[in-house]
Order: sequence, then structure tokens, then C-alpha cells
Amino acid sequence: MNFNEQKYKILENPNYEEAYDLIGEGIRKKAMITLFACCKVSYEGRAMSELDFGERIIMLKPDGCFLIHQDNKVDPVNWQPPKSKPRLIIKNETLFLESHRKTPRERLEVEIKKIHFVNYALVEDYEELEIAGYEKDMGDMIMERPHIIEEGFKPTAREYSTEHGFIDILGKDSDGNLMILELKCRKAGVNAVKQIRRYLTDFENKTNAEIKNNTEKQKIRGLLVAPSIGEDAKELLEEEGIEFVSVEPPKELKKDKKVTLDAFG
Amino acid sequence: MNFNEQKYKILENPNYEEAYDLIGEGIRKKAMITLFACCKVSYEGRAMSELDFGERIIMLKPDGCFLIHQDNKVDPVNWQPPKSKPRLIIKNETLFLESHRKTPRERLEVEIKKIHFVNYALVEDYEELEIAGYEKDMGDMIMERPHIIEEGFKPTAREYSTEHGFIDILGKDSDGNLMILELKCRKAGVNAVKQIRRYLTDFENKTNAEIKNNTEKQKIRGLLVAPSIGEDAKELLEEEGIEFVSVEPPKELKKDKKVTLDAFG
DNA sequence: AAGTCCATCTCGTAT
DNA sequence: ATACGAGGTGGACTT
Repeated sequence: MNFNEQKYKILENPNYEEAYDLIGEGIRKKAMITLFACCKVSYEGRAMSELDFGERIIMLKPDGCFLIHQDNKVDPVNWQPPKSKPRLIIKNETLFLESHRKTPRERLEVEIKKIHFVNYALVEDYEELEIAGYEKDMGDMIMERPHIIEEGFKPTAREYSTEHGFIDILGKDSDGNLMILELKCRKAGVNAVKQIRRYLTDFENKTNAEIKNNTEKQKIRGLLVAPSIGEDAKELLEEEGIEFVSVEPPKELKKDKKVTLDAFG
Repeated sequence: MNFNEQKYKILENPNYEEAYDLIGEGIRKKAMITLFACCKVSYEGRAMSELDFGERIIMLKPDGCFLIHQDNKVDPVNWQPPKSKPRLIIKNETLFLESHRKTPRERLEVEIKKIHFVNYALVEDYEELEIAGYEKDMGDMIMERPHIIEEGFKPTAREYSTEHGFIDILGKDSDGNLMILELKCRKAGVNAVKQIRRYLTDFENKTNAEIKNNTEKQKIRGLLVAPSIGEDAKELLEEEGIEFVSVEPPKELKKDKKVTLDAFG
């Protein structure tokens, strides 16, 4: 982030012109914008809706998302998807926020009666969500029957924490080499391979630092474990010297899984 | 709103204790709480997930909803549904936000590294969304104006229960033949056709069993009513001798409809 | 509480 | 661009 830039900016009880300026600035800077305002919302597109005046939290994201949240429910009451284009309009001394998209043509219009506060925030976030739930079943299966991976494989740790996230399964092969397993319950893509690459780097640095005097060099093997693999992922895999093991995820019913998860409670 | 109460409260760069107090106050007052913070998120329940440190917008709603929004996508990256219970914890001079629910047992934990700003807002909103364009509205429209389907069509039942589910609309044509209508408010696929096929089978069996002595055989017509139809669905439709009627879902609001009707009274 | 079905589903991925 | 399927689907309604 540039030091000239503020991380965020807040205005309380702004008039429509001040709010117009702040929101415009936020959009230009690709910030997350949040308003607490009394507004009326009209939507027309795949369906059609009207929401009369009331107070809501409005969010604009830098990817074009437009969310209007009431004080209940997980889902926004009205919204526009990514890549929608926002527009600011002042008409009759009133601020209007609009958001448009094409294919399908959709339009959201928000008439702002009163803004209590508005802010923008320059968000820095480089992380992606790692979901384990479905991989968990697969992990359980491998922990119980390690020979699925290869004869002599011995798992040593689960959900092993590193700088770049959690390694699904850590273990050793019959020659004592370290094995790093990344599990995917569906067709694996390039991201999975990149993830293993990061884990390998973590461990190679660690190994170099901690046991640089170790004369017999311990090998570190990276394995992608998934039912199948995309073509682009396969190329990257071979470049990186990472191995691929085809494993079908166990077909358990959700109900069974639920029982398993409840057992933790 | 009580005049003693502030409509909202904002803190910039609070320490963990100040934030703890403000968020606690917001929860007690049943306010919407918004944070701009660097945080790490763990979820365990129906599935499991980890999201490493990064800046996000966190929202707590008075109904117990808990949302963590990254700077893209409509959906939150992690969340808890209504009626979840929030908890504030200070541990090792660090603030943790938790949210729990039962049935199913789920837990969300947010470790807060740095809060840029936090606020709560006492939201006053008594409006509900008025929406049009659903299957239901389409059904309403056809019940009110049956000629949309064809001249002489007379609906006899709505949501008619069969072994294989509910028939949207049942009726008779001008020749007294039975008509089975399946409504889709968007482009219809093969499933819609298969559904009608099942209904037809149900009725043909019934007819054969009950009135096998009936000399003049009553025809049973299956109709798919939708704005458009997929190519694969069209093929199956023709094989099965099912008819297709193109009807756009009504893009008018209930309120408008009510106004229109009121205008006649 | 559990099941069913719709949704401006959203979101990913392959074609 | 479109088509198809999965989801911690969410949310409304029925049993």
C-alpha cells in the first residue's frame, strides 16, 4: 500500500455531496465501501422487486459486487453480482446509487434519503479459503488404510500447520523420506499443485536451516492425491517433480458424515 | 428509538479492550456491528475450513448472523446462520470472536490481529421485499387468466397432489380433456419434461383402473409452461407427446397488482 | 426437528 | 459466452 494513501476514510452524517465524493473516491481506489443509510431499493432484471424506505447496510466491493443487507438473514435483500458497474447520481438534491450489468441485463437502484455514516476501506487480503470437510473423509480413509497411497507409507501428522497453511497429511515412505500429501476430493487444478510447491519450499528451507549438517540428505516428496487431475495441472506437476496418486473419495452419505462430525461435539 | 441512545457508534484503531466493549455493547443493544480488521478464520461444523490472516469486513446482525466478507464475491467467505450465539474472548491480549450454533453443531472462530475500525448501528427497518417473477406469480396469473394457455382452458386444481409430487395446475380443455400443467419461471430443462411424464403415468394408471369401462377414452394432455425450453428438453418433449406453451413470468409487483385491483373497487 | 423445493440462487469448471 | 453440477447452499413451507 502507498504511504500517501489512507487505509480507510469515514464520514459521519455527510450531506449528499460529501457522500458522493467519498463514494466516488472509494470506487476509484478499488476500496470496499460501506454505508449505513435510510434508502429505498428497486431491482429489475431476472425478476423485479421493490423495497420501501428503511435503514440498511450497503456494501460495494471492488469487484463490482453490490450488497444491501437488512438486519437479519445471511443473504442480502438485494444485490448485484461481480463485474456490475456502479453509478452515482444526484437528482433533486438526493443521492442515487445504481448498479448495472449486461447478460442478463439487470439494474439496481438505491435512493438514499439519509446517510448516518459512510466509509471506504482499502482491503489487503491474499488468502484463499481452504475447505477440509470433504477432504476430511478422504483423509480419514488414508489414515486408516495408508497403503492406498503406496506400500510402506506411514502417516505421521494431520492438518500440519506451516507458514502457508495446513498440510493435509504428513508422513514417511518405506525409505524414511518425508511425504507431503495434498488431498482434493474432486479433479485437481493448478492451485493444488502450487499449494504443494509452497509446502515443499517451507520444508526445504526448514530442513536446510535446521539440519544442514545432516550428511545423508533426506528426500522430500510432494504428492497430489485426487480422483483425477486437469491437463494444465499435470504439466506443472511434472515440472515441479510432484507425484500424483489417483484416489477416489469415499462415498459416504451426508448423514453419516454428520454423525461423524457430531462425535466431535 | 430512545433519545438517550445513539443511532450508531464508531471507533477508529481501537485496542482489543475498547473493541471488546463496543462490540459487547452493540450485541446487547441488538445493533448491526461492522468491523474492518485483519483476522484469521476457522470453521468447523458441516464441513471444516481455514482462512489465514488477511483484511476483511466482518458483520454481526442482531438475529445472530455472522458474516465475513472478502473484497470480492456476493457470498461471505465464512458465516454463521441466524440464531447463532456470538461470544467475545480476550486471550493473550488478543480479541477472538466466536459464533456457535447447535443442530447442526457448528463453530466459527475469528482471531483479530488488528482492527482498523469498528462500529455498531441501530437499524430501523420495517419493510419487506416485494418481489415478482416467481413460479407462484406465474400460477396466479394463469389461474386468473386461463386463456393465456389456450382458449377454453379451465383450471380445476392447484398444487394437486400425486404420487410423484404436486402438479402445478390441473384443468380441462374445451373438449373436456384433462390437462396437466407444469410451470417453470425460467428456461425449462429435461427434468421438467420428465416430471410431466411421471404425472401422466400416474394419471393414465388411475384412469385405466377407475374407469376402464368408459367407452369414450378421455385424453390426457401434458403441458410444459415456461418462457423458453432447452434443446434437449424439446427433443424429449416431442418423443413423449407433451406440449409446450411459452409464457413469460409476470414482471409486476404484488403491490402494483393490489393497487390495480383496488382501483376497481 | 426433519424433509422438500425454489432461487435475481452463487460459484466453479469444462465445453 | 454457455452448460452443468455442487454447496457448510439459504430460506420458505410442510409434516
